[in-house]
Amino acid sequence: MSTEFEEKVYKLLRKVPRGKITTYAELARAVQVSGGARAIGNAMNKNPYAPKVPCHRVVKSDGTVGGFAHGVKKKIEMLEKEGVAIKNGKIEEFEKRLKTGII
DNA sequence: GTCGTGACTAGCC
DNA sequence: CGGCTAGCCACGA
Repeated sequence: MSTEFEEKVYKLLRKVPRGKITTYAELARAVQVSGGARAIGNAMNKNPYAPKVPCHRVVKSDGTVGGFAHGVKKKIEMLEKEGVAIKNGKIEEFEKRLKTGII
């Protein structure tokens, strides 16, 4: 158990289906902390719900993969495995795969 | 109670 | 396209 804030983030993130992705900004908005995208990253970095929370499905608002605790490379591999194409560290059809409505 | 850090964002050059 | 700056939030020391 962590803070409510993190709990909220993980809960929302679990709503993201396989093959889709979301952004830090979008999650920040979901938890009602506009501009707190960094806080989201912090929560992901801790990620106490490692296998339960698909933290690799969270990308930056510009379509780049962003970062990953186990290495960006791993993140990309996971996403590609789920059907998300990535080109040069960027999500292909980013807006199309973006999962909205988690709010 | 204050400071520093980070898987971010948007704007400017 | 690439790099830099300033602003934002939550957490730990």
